[in-house]
Amino acid sequence: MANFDKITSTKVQKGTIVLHKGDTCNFGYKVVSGCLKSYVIDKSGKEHIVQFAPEDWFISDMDSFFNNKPSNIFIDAIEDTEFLKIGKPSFEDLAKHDSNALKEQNVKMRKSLISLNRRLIGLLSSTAEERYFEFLQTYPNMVQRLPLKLIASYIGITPEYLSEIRRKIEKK
Amino acid sequence: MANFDKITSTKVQKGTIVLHKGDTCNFGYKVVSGCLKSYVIDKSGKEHIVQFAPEDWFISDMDSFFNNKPSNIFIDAIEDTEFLKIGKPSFEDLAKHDSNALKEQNVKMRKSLISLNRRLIGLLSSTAEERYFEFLQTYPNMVQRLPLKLIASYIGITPEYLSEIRRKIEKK
DNA sequence: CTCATTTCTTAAACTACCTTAATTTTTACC
DNA sequence: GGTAAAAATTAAGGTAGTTTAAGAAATGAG
Repeated sequence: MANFDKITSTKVQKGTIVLHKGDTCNFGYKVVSGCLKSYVIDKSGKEHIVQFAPEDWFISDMDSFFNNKPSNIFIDAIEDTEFLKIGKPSFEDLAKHDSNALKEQNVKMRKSLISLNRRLIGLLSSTAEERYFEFLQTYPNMVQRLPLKLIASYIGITPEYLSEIRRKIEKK
Repeated sequence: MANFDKITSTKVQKGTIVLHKGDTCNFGYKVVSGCLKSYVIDKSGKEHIVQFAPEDWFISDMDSFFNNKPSNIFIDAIEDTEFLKIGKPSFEDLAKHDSNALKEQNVKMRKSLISLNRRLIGLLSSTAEERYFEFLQTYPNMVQRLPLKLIASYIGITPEYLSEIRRKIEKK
């Protein structure tokens, strides 16, 4: 292992924008406490959440990070959050000289790929209610911490409709 | 480079099932000619296409392959297809001894990540018609080769509705 | 070439989910 | 503790996409 010096710890307040769309993403973020979210904004101005990153999750714009291009996503703090910033130089240096680091990168990407795939399949084949249950499994205990609005955005429906779904579930 | 012996070329006829759901996926498939598709079947028996793999594309069930568990997807030949089977031992040996191979893996996964991300965002924020245009960009020239039915499955709508969309587009 | 099978098209009725808007509840701040 | 702002609920009406079904076109096997 090497280059620990390039990994720094940061604290930000709720609401802070950690990565701006259009900027190059020079870091990977590993959350220590609190929660980050990544999201896109579509043509009609609507926000779509790609990922939540509570404690121990890793979040980044891989495309921007690895290919050095402007990011398509935003990353903000949903709560007061502490995270580790893992800089690109350390990543790349590691990758050049240290094949273990390359392997770690690969493992991380694999995990992202697998979870993205799961989500894709959910969107293709499940109803909104089923996706809500999938969300509950993917992010256990987060229901209590996340506003309904953000959960709705994550599963791809309006807050109004999620509200209706919850009512229906409770009646059972 | 090493372990060429473990990479074998295979030809299969249209309709052949290359990977069965429930079996462990012991290979990555690199298509030389023809086309493969990967898909899931949901509770109601409907097929949802995850990926097409025409010439030069790579296809596999990463989750099954790397984590040694039963696959959730099927992979079949849409056309008579020739592909390279890259076995797990050679993958791992390469990873151990050949850092170029590791890097190649890395690059491949990045590409997959990027395209998966695009698709996810499309499903969250675009209409069926927009997703159809995105499909046309992702798989140029494949419209002519793929039956409408499969394209509809890929973009997440019924064949009937894709038929309607095409009619609407032509009227313009 | 011909019959059978699969694929595609069209259209009408239906449903999951959205939009708008008004009301209530919760959160945040001086 | 009160008031403003944000979040959540509810309900009515609307639309994108589905279902069902029937006919037309294309594909494939003998």
